[in-house]
Amino acid sequence: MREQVTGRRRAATLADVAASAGVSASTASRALNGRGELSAATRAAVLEAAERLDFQPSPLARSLRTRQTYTVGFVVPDVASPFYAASLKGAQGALEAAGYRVMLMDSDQSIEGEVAALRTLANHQVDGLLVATAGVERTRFDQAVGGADTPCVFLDNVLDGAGVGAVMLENAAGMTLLVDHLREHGHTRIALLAGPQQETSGRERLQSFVAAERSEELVRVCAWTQAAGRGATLALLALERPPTAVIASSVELALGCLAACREQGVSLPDELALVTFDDPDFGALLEPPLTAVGYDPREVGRAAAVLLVEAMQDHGKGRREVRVPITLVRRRSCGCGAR
Amino acid sequence: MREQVTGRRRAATLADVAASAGVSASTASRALNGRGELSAATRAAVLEAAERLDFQPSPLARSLRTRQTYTVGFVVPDVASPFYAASLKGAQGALEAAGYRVMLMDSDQSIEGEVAALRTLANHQVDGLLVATAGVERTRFDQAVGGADTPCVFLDNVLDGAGVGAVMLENAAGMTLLVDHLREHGHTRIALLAGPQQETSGRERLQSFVAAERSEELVRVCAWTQAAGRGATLALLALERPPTAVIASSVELALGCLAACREQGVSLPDELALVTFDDPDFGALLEPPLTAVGYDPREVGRAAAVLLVEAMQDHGKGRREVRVPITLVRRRSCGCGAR
DNA sequence: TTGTAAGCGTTATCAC
DNA sequence: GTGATAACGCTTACAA
Repeated sequence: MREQVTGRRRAATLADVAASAGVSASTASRALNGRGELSAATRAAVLEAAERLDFQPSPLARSLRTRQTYTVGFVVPDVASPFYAASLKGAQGALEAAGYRVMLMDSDQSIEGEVAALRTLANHQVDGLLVATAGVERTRFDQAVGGADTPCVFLDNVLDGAGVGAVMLENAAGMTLLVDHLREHGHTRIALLAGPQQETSGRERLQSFVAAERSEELVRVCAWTQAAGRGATLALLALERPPTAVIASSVELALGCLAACREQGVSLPDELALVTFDDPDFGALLEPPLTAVGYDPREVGRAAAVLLVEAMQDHGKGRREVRVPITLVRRRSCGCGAR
Repeated sequence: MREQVTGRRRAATLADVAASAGVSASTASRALNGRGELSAATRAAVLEAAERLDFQPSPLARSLRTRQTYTVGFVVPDVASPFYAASLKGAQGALEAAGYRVMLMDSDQSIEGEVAALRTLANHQVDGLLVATAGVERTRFDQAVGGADTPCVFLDNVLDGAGVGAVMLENAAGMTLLVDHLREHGHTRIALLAGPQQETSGRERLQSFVAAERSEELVRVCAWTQAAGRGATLALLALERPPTAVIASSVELALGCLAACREQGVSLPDELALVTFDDPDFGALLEPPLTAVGYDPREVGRAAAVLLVEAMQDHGKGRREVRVPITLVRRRSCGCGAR
């Protein structure tokens, strides 16, 4: 009743609620958390007081006491990348729905950055971790999170058998779809613009390609950049027997390929067919419209969050892996509907 | 010395350090924080003990006591959008460098979502707020953050004169650049695909356009989507006297315009010139390559973070506004180098 | 059913 | 200079 003097009264505390309801703090706590048995009358009184004072329990104090922060750390190599941004969105939605907050860290593609991020997060006692690793080794990872039992789910770029789960795309199926489609168009000399081999996606896509083609002759490993894709394509085009089709392992690579072709005046899809992993929303507006393997990037974040929440709630169950489905979207760059 | 029995020893606490150094907790605290005068010897002993035990102060306990969390809330309508994702990256970098963590909330373009986010954040006692508002009114905003004095910097979409600062793009200059360039190409019937008028960018861009053209005849207000851009363009094209050039207020709108033109078989830039705000990294690969006003989206996040950090550190200084510069990048869609 | 008291890991105010 | 001691706001044995 006091404290109404000025406009800015400090936020109500549990003690205030208790006092106002005429009970002890512990009783108030129990009433609010629905723990223990207590008379309907007191419970109601407490609830009413809490409502009236607009009581908001302090997460800080609660966490300090319970050792639960209801906060999840999200670590990615680069939030500005469309894929990670979308994953983040998916994860954030699912986590929030489950009552968790997300603390974001960007490792900036560096192992040092990732380790620092993990340490900070562990320090903050996050309840769980969602990480797209930049490539730490297992031991450094464990060390960074403090050998803690903090459950961790990896996404996209996975650390071997670590963590309580992992979410990846159906890389193998996607690559197979791409290769098969090109074959249906009659191609026999297919090149691959592959991604970095330290990364799960880069590795899996290349592996499936090689499994299908039984040759590495036309494989070119690139960084995930437009420039790398352009360079590799230029080299491919200069070959004595150039490929008649190329598969890009990501949009950036495909864009680079497109740029190279434009420079060299090779027309798609007549002189060279192009298909790619990742279906950007401007895919249909490129010239030619891009045939691609598409998927919902948010889904990988969401799925990872779901896995993590389960792990945080009931320990056990063991490690789980989920694959986010992909689909082939046919446009013109592969030769479909061409001529 | 004890506790080494098993691999998992709980993290060292200040008390452990103090004990190990043979001093009291308060002394240890002072040594670690460099507060108060104490003998060089004790300080060294404490530091050594802390190092040896790999002591990491608990942010939770510290925050509870000091009422400072070193955490900043970041609220955006949609993290998956390239612009916000980039802003986030910029902000995150600057904040981390200044010792702050970022807690991310996505309002999902809804006012309700934003209010909920703000409440949660206020509840967590964040030291500051970075928000691209979805459009709350001033009173609800103040109420949500609890009438608190938590400094807030707005970005992109700004709440009138609220908060300690705001960061926006040079919308007026950008629009002027676009209009002038089109005029140089001889255009006199220029249309504008405008953005939502509840949003700062949408509003400012439209205003500058009208200021330059002195007419709203060819202005079409759209949502920030490809579909809206397409629809509006179709309508424009069907006019008795259609425009000879169009300015899109964002990439999505430009993409929609492109799609509409393709459908109708109108060739760019001959039959219609197109220029746009936002220079996507695939801008050069579209057909025709897009002339656009570009800027560094990360910079808006970074600038906002800088403003916020200053506000959090020394209260005062008053409200400040910064504008992130833009530049015109000429490609073919405007008519440059055409024919 | 409810209250008392201890404690989570810090920092701040006092004495000594 | 350094050490008790009391918060910060909450939960949870343990008593009553």
